[in-house]
Amino acid sequence: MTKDIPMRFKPSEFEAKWQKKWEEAGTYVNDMKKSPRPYYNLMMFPYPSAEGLHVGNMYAFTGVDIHGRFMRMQGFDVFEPIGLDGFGIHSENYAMKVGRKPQEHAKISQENFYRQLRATGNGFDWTRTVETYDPDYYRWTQWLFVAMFKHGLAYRAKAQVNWCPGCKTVLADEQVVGKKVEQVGKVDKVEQGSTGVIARNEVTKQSQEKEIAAPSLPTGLAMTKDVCERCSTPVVKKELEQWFFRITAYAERLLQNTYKPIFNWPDKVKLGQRNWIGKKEGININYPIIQLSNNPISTNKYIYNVVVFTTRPDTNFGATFIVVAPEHPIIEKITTPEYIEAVKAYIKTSQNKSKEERVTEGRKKTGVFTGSYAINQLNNYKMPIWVADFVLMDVGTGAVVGVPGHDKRDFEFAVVMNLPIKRVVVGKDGDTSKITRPEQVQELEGKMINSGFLNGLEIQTAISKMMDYLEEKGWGKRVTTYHLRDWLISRQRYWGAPIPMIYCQHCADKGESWFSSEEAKKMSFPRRPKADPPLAEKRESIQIDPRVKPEDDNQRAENDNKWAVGWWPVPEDQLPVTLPDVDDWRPTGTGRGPLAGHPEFYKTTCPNCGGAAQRETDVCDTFLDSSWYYLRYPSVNKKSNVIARRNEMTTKQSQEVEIASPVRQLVRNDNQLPWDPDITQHWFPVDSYIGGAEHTVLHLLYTRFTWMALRDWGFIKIKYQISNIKDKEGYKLTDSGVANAPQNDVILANEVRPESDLPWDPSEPFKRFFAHGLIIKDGAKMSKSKGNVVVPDEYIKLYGTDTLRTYLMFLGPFDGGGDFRDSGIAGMYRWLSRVWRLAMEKVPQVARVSKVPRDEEKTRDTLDTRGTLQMLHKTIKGVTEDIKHLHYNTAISKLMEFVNWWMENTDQVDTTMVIDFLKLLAPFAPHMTEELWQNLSVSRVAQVPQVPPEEKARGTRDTLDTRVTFSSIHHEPWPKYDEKLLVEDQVTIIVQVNGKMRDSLVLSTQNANSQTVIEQVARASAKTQKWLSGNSIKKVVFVPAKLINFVV
RNA sequence: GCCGGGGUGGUGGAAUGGCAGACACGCAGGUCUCAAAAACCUGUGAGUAUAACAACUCAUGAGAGUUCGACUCUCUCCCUCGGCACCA
Repeated sequence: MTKDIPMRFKPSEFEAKWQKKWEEAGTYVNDMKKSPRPYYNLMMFPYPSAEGLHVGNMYAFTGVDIHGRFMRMQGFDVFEPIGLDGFGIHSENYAMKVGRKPQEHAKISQENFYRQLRATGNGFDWTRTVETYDPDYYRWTQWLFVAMFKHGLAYRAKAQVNWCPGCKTVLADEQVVGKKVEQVGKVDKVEQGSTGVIARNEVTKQSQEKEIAAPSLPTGLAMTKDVCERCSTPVVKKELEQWFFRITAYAERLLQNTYKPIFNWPDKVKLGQRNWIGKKEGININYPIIQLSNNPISTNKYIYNVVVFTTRPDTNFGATFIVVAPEHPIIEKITTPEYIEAVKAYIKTSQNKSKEERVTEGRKKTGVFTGSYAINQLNNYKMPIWVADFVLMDVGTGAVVGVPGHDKRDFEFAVVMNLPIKRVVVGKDGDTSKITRPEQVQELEGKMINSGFLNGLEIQTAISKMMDYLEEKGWGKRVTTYHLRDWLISRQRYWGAPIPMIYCQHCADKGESWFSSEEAKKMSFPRRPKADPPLAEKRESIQIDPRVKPEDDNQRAENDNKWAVGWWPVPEDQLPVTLPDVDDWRPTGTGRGPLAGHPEFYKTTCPNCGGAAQRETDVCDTFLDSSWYYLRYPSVNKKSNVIARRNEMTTKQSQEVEIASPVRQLVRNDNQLPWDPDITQHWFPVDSYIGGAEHTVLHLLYTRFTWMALRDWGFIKIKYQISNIKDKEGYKLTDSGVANAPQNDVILANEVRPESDLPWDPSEPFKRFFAHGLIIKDGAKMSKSKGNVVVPDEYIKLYGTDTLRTYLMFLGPFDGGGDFRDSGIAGMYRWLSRVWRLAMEKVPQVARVSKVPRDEEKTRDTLDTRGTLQMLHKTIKGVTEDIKHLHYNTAISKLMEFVNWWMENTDQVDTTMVIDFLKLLAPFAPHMTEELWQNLSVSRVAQVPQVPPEEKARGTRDTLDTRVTFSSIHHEPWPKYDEKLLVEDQVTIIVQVNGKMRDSLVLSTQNANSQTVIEQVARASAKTQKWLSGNSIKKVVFVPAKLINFVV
């Protein structure tokens, strides 16, 4: 070896070079319409936060990229896009902090992020990035809003909403998080970092240290505050008119899909989604109300009734009172004169309390009597109706039936208010005595007593029997309730897509809205899917006489649209409604967005009557932007030089191959959709989606909802690619470790098959979702305010991207995450250096000049390489399996084991083995393996056969990509292993006595299954003898080729 | 309170019924060197024991159970992390 060979591993000398080369050559760019084996490898796009890309982001992206590179080497056309989720409160808050306009900040952070992202060495398709604040993008976000509106899924309603005084905007339920608060003197400190809140929370220095005035609390009582997930400011409730998406209409489908066996998601995330949807099956029971002061009991007449939701009607014989929420509309109707003052006072106090005060103070129950009674028709028991603030208006029907004997909360209330307690359930302990202590409150199990026709039944049986009975009598109706609420879209902020709606007073005066237009009447599909009745409807039902028939679905649909009077969507061809560049963009705190101060923005003309009208001035929630971004990527065409060149090459072919797709017939014009239907049907659903588990209920639920809606409306059609071989990943690894997808799946793809044939669920956007772990630092998520941000840049400068990538993946299992520490990164650098040196020794000095292999490289057969080959093939098998299951840390350790072997047997590892090894390492360390591979195989490149004519005609990747000029290791086929080579000559048999290892025997493989031989050898061994002598053997356990155990 | 994940050397972790601690980090000693760095080699769970080897015992949060055999399966408990929560 002479000195001029770069024996030293210096990543800085080649990493940037390859990044540039890959991008120029389009190594990771596909022909979006024709790639024969599309594989959509999606990762969650980052929001460009204050601190730039940190190692936590890099950890996630690297893990996804390794999967993509692996799949590419399996022969798939891997599409791996990236973009920026740059709209929204988060970016705006940061812009505010640094005193820049959001759009200026966006420009700066975009540049910085994309620079950092390029340095990660990921196989991104840089010709198709998506930025949510790009008018070309949010034009379609607005289009989606309009589509939701036209399909009856977007509506405007007055509601109690979460208001963040810090961010000066409303928040969706999902964006409000609980945080524990301990009392510290007269003020409370919001604990930071104590919960997972911090994981998705960027806390500013100010808010972190801000002391929040708290209600006086009993000393030592901790409580949970509802705070804004962005800034940790406690949220308050405000009554505002807002836009909502009717996600509740999809609650059942969103739930049911998670139970399908092909729903390939982590159990943890599935459960999270199910819990959030929170389906409960119960019954609404009607109780007629009597007012003692006005009506003698004997008349048994009622004007009003109260509806109560319960999941436990079995205990209804034990009901002794009713409690309604202070906001309940029935209160003013039924409160008797002598109680009016007290009730009014109580309601006023509770209105002044925040939710958390009510919750906390509610533990010592308070309440007032209304003077009215409800009749339990089961036993004609007269139940006093109380008002108490532990009952929440937005849960169930806002009224509960008190069964103090069998509900802890009801028990507490009954004790405080001195209400009767009846026992109707006997538990396992057989206690039938009077219930006087909380421990006696039997909630979950037991048999019914004192309950008429239910006596003796187990509670489960009693529940359904009681429901049957109540329905039969017409006293109740089974209902299903969900915890999921409709998605609040409006934000009183600036940095978002303006909500594309127009309000026209003239049309409103005439009672007109878009729903009365010709266009609306032409829409044939139901405008309003059946759904759980929204809150407002539930409240109304409380006052409806049960004898009045409920409205039918059509009637309801019409009623549903009453709110819309005067509202018109911005016509699609006028989108986008551009966000104007204004100076007073900061949030106002008045309950209206900054755009409300700009007549030049909101003054417009009515799309219907042409008269003066006003635009909506609120903007969309960021989660709307990110709910569909993955649909946009494949259809974005940034027209880079590469693409332009390719298009020239392929124009002719694509014209020839053009076929009429069913989607085209449905949609008149591609310009009406955010995507090219041909491309979309080629790439969807997404093959693999990998992202953080912290998005369990937010992003993922919205995304699934959006997909389902778009598909229902016919905007997305999927081409069902049925291959002969299918497993849940849609491909299968053969024994030799190479993907064996049939060549003809392109043809089969034109065949329309029933959905039930599919190995995945087309009603879901992702064939699988995988949640990676979160990298934290010093126990908290990295954030600038915490001063714990670890930026990859320094490490990349010091050790190179490959080292950092491999190091991050070696830290632990990919779904685990963990606390970042850099103590071992130098070790990873040393290991890659070792690989570099060892491989470099195989680069023949002569060959590097003449491109002809040295003779000694041909002499492989003369060396004793069998052991080495076996080692290599074991490694191929292990690494292949591990990467396939995203077990990157163990894959790397197997590569290390091979290198350890290699160090000890340098002369037995030849060039072809080195090349195979480099391919296994390539997904982890893409740059150095490319560099080495180019050096080692430069002579092979010249021999790459020209693309055969028939392939050229098909227009597959080989024609289009840069193979002719540049062949990348990342397009090489994954190494195969030979099962025959894995068979060992010898096996080690463990000898145990009483289950303890006492000896091990090395035997030839042919004897491995013979108990007779092994037992004989084992008994003869001196070590074993020591333990056997003097004992009689009671039993011999033999596991072929593994162990023999003597029981004495 | 309910639901879910987890608890293995000084550290990250490996092993899914069959040799506990793979692979690394760290640490200690050594080779090379005038010296250092780099590189390479050796050792490294705790203990008993030994001049050294050998050998043995104990160890996967605690305790029980199933089994010839348990980090792995079952039960009880403890701790920890995450989610939900006066949800009727």
